[in-house]
Parts: sequence; C-alpha cells; structure tokens
Amino acid sequence: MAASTLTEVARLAGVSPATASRVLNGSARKPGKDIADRVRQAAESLGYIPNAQAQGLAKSSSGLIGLIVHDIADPYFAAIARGVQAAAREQRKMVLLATTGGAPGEEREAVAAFAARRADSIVIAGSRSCRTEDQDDNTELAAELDRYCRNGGRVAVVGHAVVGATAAEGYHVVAVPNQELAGALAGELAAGRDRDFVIIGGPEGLLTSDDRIRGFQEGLARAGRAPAEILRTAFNRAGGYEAGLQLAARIKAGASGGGEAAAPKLCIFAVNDVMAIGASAALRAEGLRIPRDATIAGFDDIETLRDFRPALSTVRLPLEEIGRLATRATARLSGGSDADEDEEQPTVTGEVTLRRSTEAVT
Amino acid sequence: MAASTLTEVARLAGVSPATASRVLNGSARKPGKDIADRVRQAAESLGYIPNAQAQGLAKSSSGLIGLIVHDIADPYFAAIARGVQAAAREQRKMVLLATTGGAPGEEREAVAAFAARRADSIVIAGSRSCRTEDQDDNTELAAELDRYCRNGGRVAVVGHAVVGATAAEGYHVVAVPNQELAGALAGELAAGRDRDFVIIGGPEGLLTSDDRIRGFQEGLARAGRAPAEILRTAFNRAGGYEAGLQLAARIKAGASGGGEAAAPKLCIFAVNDVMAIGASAALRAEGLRIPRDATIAGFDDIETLRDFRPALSTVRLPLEEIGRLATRATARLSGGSDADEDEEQPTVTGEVTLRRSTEAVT
DNA sequence: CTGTTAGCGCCTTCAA
DNA sequence: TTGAAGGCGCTAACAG
Repeated sequence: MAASTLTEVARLAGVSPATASRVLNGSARKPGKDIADRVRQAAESLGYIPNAQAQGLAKSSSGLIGLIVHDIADPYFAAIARGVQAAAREQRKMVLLATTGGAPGEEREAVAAFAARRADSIVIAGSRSCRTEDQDDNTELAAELDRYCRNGGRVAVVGHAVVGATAAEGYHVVAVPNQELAGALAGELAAGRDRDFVIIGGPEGLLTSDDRIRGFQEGLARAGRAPAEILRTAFNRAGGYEAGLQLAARIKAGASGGGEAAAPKLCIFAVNDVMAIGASAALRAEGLRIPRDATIAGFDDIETLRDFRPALSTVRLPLEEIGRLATRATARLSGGSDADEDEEQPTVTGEVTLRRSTEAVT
Repeated sequence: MAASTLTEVARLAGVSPATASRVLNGSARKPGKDIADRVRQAAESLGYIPNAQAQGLAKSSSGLIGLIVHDIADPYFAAIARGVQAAAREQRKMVLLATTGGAPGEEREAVAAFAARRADSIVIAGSRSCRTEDQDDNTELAAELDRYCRNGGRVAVVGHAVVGATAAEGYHVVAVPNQELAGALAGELAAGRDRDFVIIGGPEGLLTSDDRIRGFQEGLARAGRAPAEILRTAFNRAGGYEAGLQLAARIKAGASGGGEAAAPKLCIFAVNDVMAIGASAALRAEGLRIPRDATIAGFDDIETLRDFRPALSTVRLPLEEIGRLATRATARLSGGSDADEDEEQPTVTGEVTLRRSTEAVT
C-alpha cells in the first residue's frame, strides 16, 4: 500500500495530473472552482501527500535549510538552533541538522551532503578554526561552499567568514562583535579595582576564542592594565574545569605562602559561560569561594546557566536572534525589492552584564 | 553554472550513465577497475555531487530521519537530539528537525512533512498529552503515523505510545520507567525523615508528568506516607519558578506563624530538573535556603545543571542513550537476521541520585 | 561487465 | 482554463 500519487488523485477526480497539480500546489493559474473542489476531495479521500522529493527534483529546490553546529547539546548551539528553526518555519522550510564537533573536514562533508540534498540555504554556526592542522580542510570547505553558492545556494556563517571563502554571491556573514564586547567587559572589570587577570581560552586558532581574548587584552590595555596571562584548554566545560583546578592551586599557594603584601586577587575571564561554570566548579571543589577568593566572568549569557549562584558575570549575546538573522539572511528576497541592492547585513549587539561573580567582597 | 549531473560525468568518461552510477554509488555490480577510475576522475574534475533528491525518487527512500521535539533549546531535548544525531550518523543518514512546542496538531504536521520528504524513519521525543482539548489532534496524529508506517515508514516514540496509534508494523516505543523511578525516588526521600511532600507537576494530561507524579505518590504510599499535594504549572522553568514562589510564601507563613510544634519541613518534588531549578530560584529569591528551609528534587539529571549548588537530587536518565536507542530501533535490520523475529525493545533504566539539595541539615 | 530502456512523481512549457 | 508531452537526475530491470 504505497502512498498515493498525484496521478491517482487526478484520475479519481477525473482530471489531468497537470490540473491536479495546479490545484493542490500554489500555481499561478486558477483552476475552475468547481473542478478544484473535486480534486481536493479526491486528494483528501486518498490521503494524498505530495512527494517532496519529486517536487524538489522538478523545480530543483527542496525547502530545506541546512544547519551546521559543533554539538546540538551545547546550549550555545541549541539556542542558535532554536532561532534557525523559528526562521525556517517563517519561510515554510524544514531544517536539516549536522553536527561536526568543530572539525572543518566534517563541516565540508556536511556542506556536500546539504548540497546533494539541494538545500536552499546553509547556516554555519560553529566557530571557525584557523589552526595550521585545519588549513587543508578549511580550503576544501571554502571550495565546497563556493561551489554551493555558484550553484545558487545561499549561505550564512555566524561569527567569522570561512577562511579562504571568496565572497561569492549569496554568501553572508553575521558578524558578532566578540572583540569589542570582550574589551568592554575587560574595561568594566578593571574599573578601579586592583586585580590580576587571567584568561581561560580555547585552543589557539579558534577564532571566536581568539577574538574574545584579543578584545579582553585590549580592554585591559585601555584601562592601563598589564596583559593577562592566558591558559589554553578545551572550549568546553571540561576545559574550564581543568583550568580552574590549575588556578585553584595557584590561588591557594599564593594565599598561604603570602609574603608581605598579599598578591591582588585573581579575576578570571573564561571565553564562554560553559567554561566559566566549569572553572567555578573546580574552584569550589578546591574549597575556594567566588567572589571571595577569586572573581570570574564568562561570555554568551547562556539561558540555562542564569540561575547559577553566584550569578555569573558575562556578556549577553542574543543567540536565538543570531540564528534567526543568519537564516533570514539566506532567504531569497521574494518580492521585486525596490532597487535596494545592498543586502543589509544584520547587526548583532551584545551587552556586558555584571553580576555577583565579579562583585567586590566587602 | 548548475551542478553537474551523472550524465555529464558519464559522457566525459565515455561510458553510460548506468555504469557511472554503478561506480559512484554502491551497486552490487563491480565495474572494471580500468573504467571505474576513469569515471571517478571525471566525477572529480567536474565536482560531481549526486542529487540526493533524484536518488531518493528513484529508490523511494531518502536517507533522512525525522526528529520531533518540543523545543530544541530545552536541554532535555537537546540531549536526546545528540543521541539521535549520533545514531543517524552510524546509519549514514541525516536528521530533519521539527519543533512543535508539544502541540499534537503541530506534531501531526511534522509527521506529514516528514512523510512528504519520504523520511526513512521518525523519532518522536516530545512527551505525549492526553488532555481532552488535544484529543482530536491526537487522533489525527495517530492516523498520520499509521499511514506513514503502512507506507513503510518506521517510527519510534520516546516514553509513551501516541494515544490511539494502532501498533502497526515498524512502530516502536522506547519505554522510560518514569513511574518506577519516581517511586524509588519517593522511597529514598521518605526514608526515615518526617517531611511534608509537595509535588510541582506539569499540566494534567501530560503523560510524562502524570507518570512521575503517580509513581511518586505510590512511593510515598509504600513508605507509609500520606499522598503529596500537587501544584500544577507549566512544564518548564517559568512554571517551576511560579510554583516556587507560592511555596516560599507558604513556608514563610508556616515558619513565622508557627503554633506549638513547627510543621515538618517541606520536601519538594519537581517533575523535571528545569522546573526544580526554577523553583529553587524562587525560594532563593524569597530568602529561603535549600536544604535548610526546604529540600527539593528534580528528574532527568540534565548535564548542564549538574554544577548547580546545592547540587540537585534527581533521577538520572540516559538521555543521549535514549535518543540513540530510539533511532536504532527504527533502523531496518539489514542482514537476514536468524529468525529473530522479536524486535527487542531496548530497555532504558535510570538511577535515583541523591545530592545535597535533599540532605538533612544537621 | 556494459549499455539500453523505463520509469520514480511532479512541474511546466506547449497546444487545444 | 484544461490536457498532453517532455524532462528534472538517478536507478533498476533487462538485453547484449
């Protein structure tokens, strides 16, 4: 008992497949009201469901939006995915999900798979890497994207352009002001307090991480502070925890072995909230308290983490909105737009959000 | 510059499309080594990417797995999605994502959309509802699923069967022992302590919520306790917060207006972790402390929430595994299995996990 | 082992 | 307006 086809519907309604097609789908032509009802009834009684593959083949489009993330269970990506999903729904499209763990090689595969499915557009949410080990894969990824665009695909990348991608038509970048915001955060944290700063960053070459580190250092410099030391770890909770253990040891050593003037307290900047939470957990596990023994700030303002105590200072990023914007950027402007050639690159802004975790203890 | 087709590749290689197809895809036939290379080269030089839509149309299958969740940004669903994604990758399939907010009507639409795309299988992760207002939609959903199965689709549902779905072939339910586990949790919480129990539950008719409530009550009964009062709210953080406020007021009233014997302390059971966190936040906002002024437990053991303090007592559920199992259940058994007709329904088990949030304060 | 011939289900010119 | 014919790109039966 296979699914019924348009032809069957047409036959049952006593019309040609062409007419049935015109009735059941939004054709420009308007079939006779009388006959239209007949077709619709036939379709109904047969439980007709159009074969999207066949439709896609015929019109060479698919109503699919490809989304590439590192890990869908990471709340950062999950939030973006929600925005993408929402925008996709607006466009009456479905989203195809690919998770890559951040490896450019797998991202290339994902793009190829999306291209094979004739996805109408692709949204890449994972942060870019420019490590030398990823160079070749990045080149291939860029080539794959270019080809996809040349064939009429639209792509939006969150954060940074793919390294080496020539800005083909239909290629959009949703810029996230990581650097500026990290700088602003540093400025606020440095304001009038004497602290040693430490940065817990991701692996070198992860663009998002690097931007935030760079911005933070610039902010410190503007505030007349010395650059912060940088700890490199994995870009996730485990990495943060590990770095946190290291710092805890250092803090305890400094406190006990204190010479004349106790060293200023440590202010930790983790380049994302998840890492910050990991670091906090490590400090806590080592018997240290925040903000008493050290202060800490993150980045992203992950929703699920907002109930954390002490509340985490961070930079609020409109993640869901970012997903939505990226997706919208890939939508073909349907109506004949009034000569508005410049496709407005949507602007994302964040907000430094100071909370308990960086308060001065009285 | 459209994407190149198999025909073009074949022509360039000087062979027939059929041969090219046999080379480029896994056909049973093995083309001559000499010619195979020629085809592969041609494909390479043209940057050939097979058109999955056409392939799908021809073989009437699509390599797609449809996943239905309430909200992809909810860590519960995100975790399941990760498992689904992992299993999909094993099967070399891609996942199509649909979010429905839990409305059976939208779930029906999603199933129809998946069917239209000829998804090989569908995984439904959202908890089922049996509220009367959803009755009609549920019926239609069940009908849609039945039809999908009859047409050869495979479906797996996490938790409960869809109300009214006739167990067609290819229909799987990954049972989650919510009731038993909630009962076990209640047993542990009731052990030897004198407490008043309150349950923060989702709306009546949400099967997952109802199961956990029922199980908890049973557990209390087994421990010789009176049934707990039930507060109904939204099945999310906001709902938990709201209920938490209510309980906070009650606790404070009880404490201040205390008669002779102070009432036993409250032990709160929220039917999921996210609600529990919301309730905790509310208590905290009202100046109450956990576990000093009240104890609280959740359900799910959401990973992102594990760093919360006081650490939340909960029931650990192997969410990712659940997603994986559900997806695997829908995979067609490829090899001629040795008469093992009974498709083993995979078994999910959880674990009561007591942490600080329900400790007795000394 | 290779090439030829039909479709898969739908859309879209064309002529009627 | 409606119907007939061709093709979207690929695979799967057949011949050779």
